[in-house]
Amino acid sequence: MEAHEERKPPRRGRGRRPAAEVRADILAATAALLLDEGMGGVTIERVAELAGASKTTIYKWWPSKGALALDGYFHAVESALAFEDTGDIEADLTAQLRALARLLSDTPAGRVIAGIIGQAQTDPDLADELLRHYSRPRRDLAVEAMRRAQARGQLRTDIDLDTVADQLWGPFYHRLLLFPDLPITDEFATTLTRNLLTGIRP
Amino acid sequence: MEAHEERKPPRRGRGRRPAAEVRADILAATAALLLDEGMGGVTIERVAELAGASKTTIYKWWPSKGALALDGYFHAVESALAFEDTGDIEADLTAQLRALARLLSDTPAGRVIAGIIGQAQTDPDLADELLRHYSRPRRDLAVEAMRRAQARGQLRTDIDLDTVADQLWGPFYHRLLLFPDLPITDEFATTLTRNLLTGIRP
DNA sequence: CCCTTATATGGACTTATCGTCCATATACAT
DNA sequence: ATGTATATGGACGATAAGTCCATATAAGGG
Repeated sequence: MEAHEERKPPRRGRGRRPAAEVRADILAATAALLLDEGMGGVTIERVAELAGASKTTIYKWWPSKGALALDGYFHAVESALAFEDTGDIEADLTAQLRALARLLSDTPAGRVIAGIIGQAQTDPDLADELLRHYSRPRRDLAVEAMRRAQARGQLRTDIDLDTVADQLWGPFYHRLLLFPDLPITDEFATTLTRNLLTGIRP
Repeated sequence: MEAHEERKPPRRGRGRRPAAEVRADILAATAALLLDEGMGGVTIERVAELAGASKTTIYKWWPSKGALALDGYFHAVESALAFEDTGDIEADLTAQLRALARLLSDTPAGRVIAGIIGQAQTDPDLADELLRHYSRPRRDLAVEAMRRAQARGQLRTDIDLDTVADQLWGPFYHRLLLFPDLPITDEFATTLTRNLLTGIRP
């Protein structure tokens, strides 16, 4: 974000530039476009122009627009991914879900990741990247935490934790992708855990 | 229905054709492309060619590629949408979820709807159509059925049914859109209802 | 310090698709 | 039969994805 005033002054014209510098410029430009206009506003040509790089260079490092966007997204929100394990599974799950709720509703990140997921549906390479770098790691963290909770006797041992993960995280993406008019609030996050732990039968 | 090349027996050349006939040809061509190659394979030009219609005509009736695809999708799977109310909410929910599980995993419909949802993330018009014609009606049916179940004393009355709907249907779309490698089985559908009704605490 | 090599650059080019426009042909209604 | 609504082929301009080439220059070894 604070790439030392890389507006246009240091235009060096043609020729080689330091690889790390160019890479950073491209990622910053991508992140800016993503947060500003979402996935729809990202084109390789606009990124190239904004970064002061050439399309050729971009294609040298990223195979597709989707891969670039995914990289740019993490470059912008690379945090809020930790999963605390305090020993109280309900508290830990709730905390994690509330953090996600805030990320998805208080920042443009929600629309950005929605656009990336959308794009992944028709771009197998991006789908693969997304799964390996985003979805799968997050899911694994949650399942492992719940497995430890099972060992501590806080969760039944006869339930399928993968399904539980879908019932806790699925609702966020359900609202994000299919019901953009429904809010994703802290209360929503809290209710998810409580419903599932306690059950909804009288 | 035939995914042949541009079938041209009734080629009438230029000039007006019966509106209903052209409309049906276009929808059939769209459905064929969708089921065959998914959303990525649908372009207005290919639909026009396959249907023996002109792009101009397509644009006259459908505002965008997304709207056309959505229409073609329903033209192809217009069934399996009913929601039975037998008086046993667990059985009714399970039946509904199992029907959806079969639709999403045993037919190409899963990839098709995934593609449409994906496209909707960068196409506001399509997002609106999708919500009004697909997502919202289905959700409303489920929530109403659960409300009746609350009145019958089969569900607690202090829970938010909207959240419950997200915890039952969200998991399907979570797997469909973010974890295409995970299966969507009958057992998965059954487990969702059981987990939520009974709770997962020991 | 110079020279070789790796690589970024501008810009042109090809291909694909969208969406629009027009003059013309023909089904449908009066 | 006659007039009107509407589908048709085809062309056009715009946007964007990717690719390619000759050239300029940073990095790094001698």
